[in-house]
Amino acid sequence: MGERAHRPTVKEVAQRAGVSPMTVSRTLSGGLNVKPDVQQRVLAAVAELGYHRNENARSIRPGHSSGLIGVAITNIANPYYSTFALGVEEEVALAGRRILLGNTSEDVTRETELVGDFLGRRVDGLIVVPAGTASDHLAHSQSQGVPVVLASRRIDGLAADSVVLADDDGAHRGTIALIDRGHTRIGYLGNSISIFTGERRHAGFVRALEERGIPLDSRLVATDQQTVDQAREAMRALLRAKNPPTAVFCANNRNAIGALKEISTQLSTGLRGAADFPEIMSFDDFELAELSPVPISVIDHDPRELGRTAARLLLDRLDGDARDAAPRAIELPVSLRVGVR
Amino acid sequence: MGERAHRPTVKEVAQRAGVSPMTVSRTLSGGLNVKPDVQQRVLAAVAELGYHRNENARSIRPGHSSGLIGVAITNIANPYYSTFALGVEEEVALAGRRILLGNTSEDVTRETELVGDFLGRRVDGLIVVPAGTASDHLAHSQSQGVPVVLASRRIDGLAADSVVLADDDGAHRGTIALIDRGHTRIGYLGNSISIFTGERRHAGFVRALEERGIPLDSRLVATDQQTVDQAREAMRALLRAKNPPTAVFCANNRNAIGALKEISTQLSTGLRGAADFPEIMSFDDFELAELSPVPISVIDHDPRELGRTAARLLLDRLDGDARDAAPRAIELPVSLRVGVR
DNA sequence: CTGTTAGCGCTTTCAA
DNA sequence: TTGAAAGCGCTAACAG
Repeated sequence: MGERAHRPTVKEVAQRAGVSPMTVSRTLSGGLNVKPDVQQRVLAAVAELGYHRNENARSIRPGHSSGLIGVAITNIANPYYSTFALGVEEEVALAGRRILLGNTSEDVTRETELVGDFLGRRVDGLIVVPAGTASDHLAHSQSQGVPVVLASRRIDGLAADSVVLADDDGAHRGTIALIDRGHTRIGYLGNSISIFTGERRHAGFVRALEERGIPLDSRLVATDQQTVDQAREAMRALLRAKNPPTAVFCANNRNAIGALKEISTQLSTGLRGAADFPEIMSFDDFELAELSPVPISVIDHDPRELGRTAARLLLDRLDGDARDAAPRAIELPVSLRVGVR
Repeated sequence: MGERAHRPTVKEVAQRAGVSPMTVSRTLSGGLNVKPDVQQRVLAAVAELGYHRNENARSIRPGHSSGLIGVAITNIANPYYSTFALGVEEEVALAGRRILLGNTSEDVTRETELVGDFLGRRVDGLIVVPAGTASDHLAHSQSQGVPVVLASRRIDGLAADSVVLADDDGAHRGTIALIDRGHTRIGYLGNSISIFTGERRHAGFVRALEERGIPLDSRLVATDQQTVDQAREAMRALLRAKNPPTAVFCANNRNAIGALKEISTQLSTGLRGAADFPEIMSFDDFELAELSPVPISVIDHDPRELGRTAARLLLDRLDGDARDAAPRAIELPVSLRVGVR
């Protein structure tokens, strides 16, 4: 297996076709100024040898690029981010490019290493869901002519293109909807306030309460759940409170899913009925939300489109006419779907 | 932004440190035979210039490799595959390598293009969830010394390492469990029989029925659903049957989720109760399975471990002592969890 | 229309 | 311990 570990080169193709390497190169680059019959011979040799141009060798030549886009994501196993990655891949593939994917696990150190590695591999650009607020590594990338697009989260002080969701607006509308449904004790489950989306969604939530003159009860607010299990535990605590919430705002799918799991578990004891549990508002739609035992509403958006948009911002800057444009900040709208169940 | 689009080279670092490029190279490769104080100067210059070794240039030198692993997946947005990808990424990163990710959308043509592109980028190896039974492009990769690991699905006639799940055994045990629970009319929702997993899971299902002397009613078998929506429609058809099944075996998460969505929709009309719907057996666990309105059991396994195993098979062949080993076929066990809900 | 030369960034000789 | 030369695979630029 893999005994004959040989990768043919231009020279060998040239020899086999009885031409010079340049003729091979020209043929493979469109065949300009190469006689048709010669092209035939070259292509035949290519096929026979199973030749593939060495893109790495090509990319070191002046003017050529690697055709690689570095993508750093915090958690590829989260459906939100994997769908995002799909969008990026699709759009980037249309431009004949490929993605180098790295998972940061919300770890800035890892993100920094990853970016360094990507630069070493001469990526044409970077699409990053930043794990924190550190931006030196990204500014550094830009300073070397490798543009950066931030997705889902922005970083203060970094002049880079970005696509994010209408976090504040969505959270605000979702919370208002809960209030309009008569709730005054509303819990909050979210990711850390130190994270861009966490901060903005929390702000939208708080703003809605203030507008409606509902006092914020900090005992009903939990903001450091990154995983479903953590969210579940936080939900358990909320439900144990002396005066538990009648509705819970969940700032992302991890938290909404954790909340539902906890409700489901408690329901299965049979001690209480579904009506005894708070209804849910989830920022992020997710599969099977409609199976919720309690009423659930969703602040919906399209992570795939988020990925496509991020890719387009980058490609425009690379190939299009946005090369020297000022940083563009896009905010994708979200839509509120009340009573998914 | 990106005005000063300059990537420093060894030469510039060398100049700045007052040494030759070779000394820089040596320093960066561990510093063997370079005086400590000279190393200091070099590293200082590297830091000041923000230099990153050009991996593409390095990789064209004899003996050097790209450190890239090509990963071709059928649908990265499917949580099963995205978790698989996470496992691959993690394991590969431990070996200092990076993944080039491509989505095939179950399209063999796209897969072939992708593999060609990967070879052009001089990947060290390939991890593929094959979209079909075509193997020429993969055999070709092997013939050029680029090993291939098949994941989740094998290809007849291709001598390559592989990790798959115990599809037949899992489906068999799941079906037997349904029969033991008293079911004799069991529906089947699956992906195409022409797909490796589809064929094997279907076979396990059929085998169980045969063993227990239950006749196979082909009107209860639907095997071409690739998406949740298709699965939903197929489920609707099953439920409309004159003599509908009392249990449905779902060969993967797409089909199980589609089935549950359909049940959920029909329940919401209030015309029938949960007891009127078949119980579910799902090959693949998935988030919120426990919210199912009908009893559900799960044939569980670990896609992340599948990814890790695929990566390890490949790395062993690249770096380890499996370089010339015969193809290794691993089958990961699955576990049956009856009555998740 | 085709080939020769030169050099991209790097590192393995080989010499000092 | 350091450097000079040479060449990896490829393709602009310049002949012819």
